[in-house]
Parts: sequence; structure tokens; C-alpha cells
Amino acid sequence: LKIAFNERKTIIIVGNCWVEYHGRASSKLQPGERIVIIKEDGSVLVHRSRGYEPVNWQPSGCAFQVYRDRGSLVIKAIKRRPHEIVTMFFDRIYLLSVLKLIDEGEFSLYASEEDMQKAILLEPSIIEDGFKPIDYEKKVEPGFIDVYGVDKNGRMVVIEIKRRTAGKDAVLQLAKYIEALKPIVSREIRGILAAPQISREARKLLTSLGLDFKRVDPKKCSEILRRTEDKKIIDFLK
Amino acid sequence: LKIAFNERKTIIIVGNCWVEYHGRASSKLQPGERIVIIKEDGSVLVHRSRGYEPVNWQPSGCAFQVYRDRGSLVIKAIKRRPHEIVTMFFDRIYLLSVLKLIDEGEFSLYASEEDMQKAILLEPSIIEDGFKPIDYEKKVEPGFIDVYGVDKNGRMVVIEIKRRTAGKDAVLQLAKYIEALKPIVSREIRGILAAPQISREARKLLTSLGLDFKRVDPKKCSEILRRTEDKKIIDFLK
DNA sequence: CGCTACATGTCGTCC
DNA sequence: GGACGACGTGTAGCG
Repeated sequence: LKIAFNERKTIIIVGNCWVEYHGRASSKLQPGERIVIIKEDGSVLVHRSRGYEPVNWQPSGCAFQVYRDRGSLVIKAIKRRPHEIVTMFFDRIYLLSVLKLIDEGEFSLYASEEDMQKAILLEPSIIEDGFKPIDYEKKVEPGFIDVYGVDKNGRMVVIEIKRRTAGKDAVLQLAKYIEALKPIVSREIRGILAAPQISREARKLLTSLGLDFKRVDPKKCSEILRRTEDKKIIDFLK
Repeated sequence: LKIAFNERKTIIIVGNCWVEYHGRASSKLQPGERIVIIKEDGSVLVHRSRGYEPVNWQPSGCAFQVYRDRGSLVIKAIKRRPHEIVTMFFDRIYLLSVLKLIDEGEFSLYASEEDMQKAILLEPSIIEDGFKPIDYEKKVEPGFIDVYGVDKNGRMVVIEIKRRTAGKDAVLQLAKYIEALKPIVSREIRGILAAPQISREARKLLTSLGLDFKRVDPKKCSEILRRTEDKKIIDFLK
């Protein structure tokens, strides 16, 4: 097992164990049968029989100590910054598997907020006719403006993008950016929240602040992107 | 395998697979060797050889379809609300384990934000001398106030608790609550952000809004809690 | 079911 | 290394 750690293999252990954690918080897990995965990059997962989330874990970059103590196998996973320790005690092991996984497969995700941003820049009419983007990820005092530009009447437009139902936090974020821009830009500033949906309360707040909402579907955005990528390839081949 | 699903067992599969996901977004994972866990409550995890997070997953409550297609094992995990499908294709399986995990062990976590809240209510002096809490988790228009009360001079105090370094969002949250209370409470309102630390920018914002910061350590809070629990037991035994 | 806020969130990214 | 925001965030709690 120690050799396995040194050789950076992936380890699966199923057995009866109890776990302690100390770090940003502390936790204790009483004995029970669990699945433990220790990955080659030094990440650790302790999974119970239910639930998506691990009950205990450690992100990648751990150092390990393995030893026997009164008939139990003890594995310590130690991390610096933040300093955190997960200690696992096993008294019975049902399955122990040491693997070298070969995994070069590419992972691609579509319809993220980034896709929405790209789609708006490529096809600004999904916000409104005549909208012209000027820049994106623009730093202003309170943070970054997703996209800004001018509308068909030449008014400045600030856009905040959310890939899911926009809540009040999204409205406050948009309002914050506009407030920060007001002293810099003397012209009138419009704010548009672009999201697939908006919560009732957020809508109220938005209206009271004189800002706009524009329904934008992440899926459609990713389609626009792919269509445009295809077009690029076609243009290139011409 | 189908029987295993019906009997609500926990399944571990290690093998060469590719995965598709469609739902709120879409994703594709090219072939590679991975660890797949299907739990008895219908949650699914696809783990690569690195990283804390699963590359694909499904929260609990999935329905499953299992079949063979052109020499590959196909497992579909389907979820309603939101409607999402993860499809896994295996062409080689190195390890297949069907388990019934017995896990009744209790899990307890210390030093959460809830612990901090309880500690402040039990020992208000950790905020400041003379502070008297009135209520907690109080609903106001924009959300819930963690704790509020009065200081030694009878001024109203609103407290926002954060278990880690407070950022600008925490300051805005506190400011939001105070704004909402101003029309209701005619008296002066003080706002205190209670957290182990505060970011430089958040500090500036806090000061400019005339609000206060009080350093509170989550660990110390959990100690106060346990001390007080011990005291309760001692009092009970008297 | 919608909304709100927490989380040992984790992770990327920019300064 | 700190700060900040996104995430298919997940999860619990409340109306």
C-alpha cells in the first residue's frame, strides 16, 4: 500500500472505517462501511452508501502516512494551505484495489456562462437589435463587467450574464457596476440582465432600479457558437 | 447488474468508458479509464484519475436503464426535475463490484456558521460587552438576518456572520439588511460583520458604509458551544 | 416548487 | 498567495 502511494496509483478501498477531520472545521464520522478513493494526484474521497457528496474528502495535493495501530489500518491525508488532516481508520477491508488508470479522453462542456458571453459577442442581436458590444470582462472598481457596449440609440449598455435563474444577487451585481460607472461615464447608462429566467423578487428589484431583463437561453447560445464555428471553417475553406 | 439496481445495491465499476450528459447543459467525455460509482439512492459519480470533483455525475433519485449496444455496456441514469440524462458506455470492464454497505455511523461537524451563531447567542460578549441578542434568522424583505439585538447604549445591532474571510458580498448582504430595516426601525442601526477575517476591499467598503467588523473565530465558537453543553450537563446532574 | 443562504464548498483566473 | 466569481454547483430550510 505504501508502495502504491509512492507509485502514484489510484486506490479504492471498501471497508469498515471511521474518520476524523481537522482543518478549517472539524468533523467525526462514526464507524460504518464506506468506499474510499485515493487518487494519484493526492485527492481523497470518503463516500457513504447515499448521496452525491463525499462525507469526508481532501482536494488534490495531499501527503500520506500509512501505518498500523492496534489492529487497524490508519491512513492520514495531510494538506498544507489550508492545513488540513483527514485520518481514516479501517478495521475491516472488503475490497482493496490498486490501479493505474489511463485516461487521456477530452472533456467538453457546452452551454456554460462563457458560451453565453461568446454568443452575445458573436451575435449581439440576441440581446436586442442594434446592440454593439465594445468590450467584455472589463474591470471596474467593484469587479468585472461581463459585456458592455452601445444600443442603437448610442446609449451605453452594461450586461450581466447568468446561466440560470437570476436572483437578487445578480441584480445587485449589475446595479453595483452601473453605480461605479456613473461618475466615469457622463452619458445615461442602461443595465441589462441576460439570463434564461429571473426570480419574482429579483424582477421587482430590477424594475425599481430601472434596469432591463432579457431572456437568453444557454442552449441556444451554444448552438450559435457551434454554428459560427462551422461558418468559420467554411469561410476558411473557401 | 439489472438485479443489482432493483435490489438497491451500491455498484462500483472500473473500466474504459465514454460519457454523455444532457440537461441544464451538455457535455461529452471521450473514452478513458474511470471509476464509476452508482449508489443505492440512485446517485452516480464518474471519477477520472485526478481531481476531487467527479467529471460527470447525477444527484440521488435517478432511474436507470441498462442494455448492450454493439458490444458495449450502456448505462443511462435519468433524472426528472431538472430533466437530465447521463449515459455511460463501457467497452472494457476491469472491476465490477456489487455491494450492500451497512453504514449507520453518525457524522458530526464542528465550527460551522451555525455553531458561530449559537455561540454568539449563548455568549454575546464575543461580539462586544453589553450586546444583547433579540432574535436570529429574522426574515426581512431581502432575506434573513443572522442575528440582531441591542448594544449597551440601546442602539439596534444587526450582525452578519461568515465562517470564513468575508468578502464584498458579505458587506453588501449586511448593508442590504440594514437598508431594509431603516424604514421599519426609526432608531439608529449599527451593522457588525462577524467573521474570522475580512478582505482588504471589503474592509474599505465596510468603513465607507459606516459599518463595523468584529473578528470571531469559528473554532473558538465551537469550543464555547461544547463548554456550554458540558455546563448544561453539570447543571443537570446537580 | 420557488427562493434564500451555506459549504471543510472546489476551481480557475487575475492581480 | 489573496481576492473574486462561476458552477450542470449540491443541500438544507422555509413558505
